[in-house]
Amino acid sequence: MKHLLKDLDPFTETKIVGMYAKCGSLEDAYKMFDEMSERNLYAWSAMIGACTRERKWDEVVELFYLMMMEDGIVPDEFLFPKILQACGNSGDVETGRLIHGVVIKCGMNFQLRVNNAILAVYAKCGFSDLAKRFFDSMVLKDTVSWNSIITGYCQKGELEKARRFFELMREEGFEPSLVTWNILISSYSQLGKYDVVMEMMIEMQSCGILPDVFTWTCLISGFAQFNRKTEALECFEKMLLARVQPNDVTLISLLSMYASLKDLKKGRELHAWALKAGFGENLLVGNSLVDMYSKCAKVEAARQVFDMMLARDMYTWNSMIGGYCQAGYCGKAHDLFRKMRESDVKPTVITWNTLISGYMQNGDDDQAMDLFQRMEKDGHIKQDTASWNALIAGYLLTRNKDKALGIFRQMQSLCVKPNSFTILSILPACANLIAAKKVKELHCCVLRRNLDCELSVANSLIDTFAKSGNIKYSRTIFNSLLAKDIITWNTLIAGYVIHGRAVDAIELFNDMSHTELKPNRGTFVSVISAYGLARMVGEGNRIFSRMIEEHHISPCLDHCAAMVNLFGRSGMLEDAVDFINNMTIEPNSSIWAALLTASRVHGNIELAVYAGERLLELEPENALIYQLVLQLYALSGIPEDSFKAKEPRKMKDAKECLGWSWIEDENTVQSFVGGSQCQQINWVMHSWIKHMAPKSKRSDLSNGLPVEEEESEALSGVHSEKLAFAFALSKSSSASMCMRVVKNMRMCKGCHETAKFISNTYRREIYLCDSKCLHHFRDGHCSCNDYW
DNA sequence: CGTACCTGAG
Repeated sequence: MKHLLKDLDPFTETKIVGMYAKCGSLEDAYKMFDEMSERNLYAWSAMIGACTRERKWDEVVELFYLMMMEDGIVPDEFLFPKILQACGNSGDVETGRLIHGVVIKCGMNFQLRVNNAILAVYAKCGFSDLAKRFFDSMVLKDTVSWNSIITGYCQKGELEKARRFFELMREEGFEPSLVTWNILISSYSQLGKYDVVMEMMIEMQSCGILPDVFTWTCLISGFAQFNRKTEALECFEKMLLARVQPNDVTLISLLSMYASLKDLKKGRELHAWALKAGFGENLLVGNSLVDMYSKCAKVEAARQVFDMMLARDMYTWNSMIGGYCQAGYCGKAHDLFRKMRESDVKPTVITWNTLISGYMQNGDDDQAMDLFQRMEKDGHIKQDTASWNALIAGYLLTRNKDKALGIFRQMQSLCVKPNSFTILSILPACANLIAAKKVKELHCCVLRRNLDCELSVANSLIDTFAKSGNIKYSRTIFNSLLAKDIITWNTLIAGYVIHGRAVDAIELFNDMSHTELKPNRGTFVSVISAYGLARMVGEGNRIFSRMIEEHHISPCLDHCAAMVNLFGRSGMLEDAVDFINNMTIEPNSSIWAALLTASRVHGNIELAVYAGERLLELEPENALIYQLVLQLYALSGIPEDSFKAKEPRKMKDAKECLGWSWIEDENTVQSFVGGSQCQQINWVMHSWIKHMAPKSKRSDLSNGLPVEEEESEALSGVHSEKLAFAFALSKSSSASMCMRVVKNMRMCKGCHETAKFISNTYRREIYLCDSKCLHHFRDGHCSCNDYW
């Protein structure tokens, strides 16, 4: 290959380079091109054409700048559109504007082809106003110009405007072409507006225009986007019936749908079809197949396709590496990664992130961290937000909240911008009472980055604020939203239920019925719970029936547990038992736990024993339940040796059966363990706690049965939450400060009384989340209405 | 010149 061009005249040189660019590999063409003694417009055009064929838009733009700067050659009316096409496809509006200026300067601004290409850049890049102004300034227009301006409005989602220009176009005497119809059909299809699409299909054909491969592929990819399998396949069949040959894009639209649905059977069928139809050597189809098999957990099949492929690009490698990671074979993924680095396709930021995420998901954070650090040094690729997100999501998966939050902090200190993925993974980690401050910080971060316009982020904030004890903020965000989905409503309704605010929850449910949104399973769980809180058994029963009959939702375990609570709160224990006996699904532990709470609060010890035994059957390993059943036996006089259950697993750590409480204090978390002498609390407070400790005897039925923690503090020492209360009171005297405490076990009745007392005497609001419920104490009352 | 487009975080 070397010096192939030696001693040739410029004309022959150009011809040879042109041939290589057209038929050979891009790499070879570059080699020849660099050897040329004199590079003229045609040589540059050949190179740019070669890059265009391989969709290397950035390289096209780079070649353009080199051509202008190094050789001082200005493109002609054929080359300008090629470069502009690259600008449009890579979103490079800057270069587009620059070319716009050059075109005016060299008097080419009357060339329709060139003007259309400039217009297309503005339209594709979403600058519809700029496009409109340019369009208006064009003296000569054709159908292509109209198509571009319509594309511009479609790109920005302004379909009504696009439609208006479509009409205007006809009025001005330009008949919409097949492409024009395709542009509109495609846009409506991507938005899932299938009724409009079908109307347009009919109208188009009545104009004598038959759908082509683009039209059908637009339809198929529109259905595929929303995982509408049957419709997509139907279109594919109709297309074949109409004798329109599908192309690679048609196939990859379907394959990517089967991949995301993990429909291996259909995927295989299409694979076979593709081979028969002669797509066996197609790069894009191959890539989609590797991805499909990877997502369907068939890595061997994916690898087979991978190995058979004649050419591979970054998609091929990334999909295969991702497949190995997904399957848990990080080692194999890493081997392939090494091979990729030796190949002519270099790892991209996605490759590195895929591998980092793979190691994190498989619990190897050392390897992941190593790669994270090496990607910049060895790979010359800067970590992006997704790289950081991979670490955060990984740590959260292994319940390593502190590490995840640490990474998040580091990310912020290095000024890496968090995106909605970051926020959506970090927020749930802060959905507790001792992270209230952190949640407010995150909210600020969301506002700064304008992430609140994403509904999923807003929904998550509503949820997190509720769980961190700031339901007011949840409401504020809810009210500020212009568009709400069913999740938005469900989240706030559930938030009110958590806070014991039944009336607000029910009111909100009624508000929702005035929208066009239909309540779903989750909505009904919350609403039944709300009626339970309000002790409106009749209403609760009615909504349960309406759910089944009017909304055709079959009750699941969560609905049933809510129903048991509904009866239980109102003391209708027989109804609760009847309900359980008539359940069509097998009760789980949350059903029996609900019955246990009901019988405990209402003092029915036999029923409590019954529920406790069922609970133990389902969770024989659970030492806390074991202990509880023993206590119940003692209270009801059943001899302990009649205990049929086998010994539960031993507590690994004494910590597990101790009562712990946590409170947030100046950005750190203070922990308290029951019965300890607390150094953080001064002696005045300590004596105050002792004074506060109720002089209750060992609990009896009227006092509620003990569940987890020994009620008598004379035996076990002062409970942890009291230490936390004392600490909080001694830290600040401001009554405006509310206390937020998290506790690992269910509160005992005595501490519950103490909290009520403090909330009244010291005018302090207290939020306390125990293992059963969120208590909100104010003015001597608790939001749980003494039922928990 | 204008239309469909495969890989990574929820």
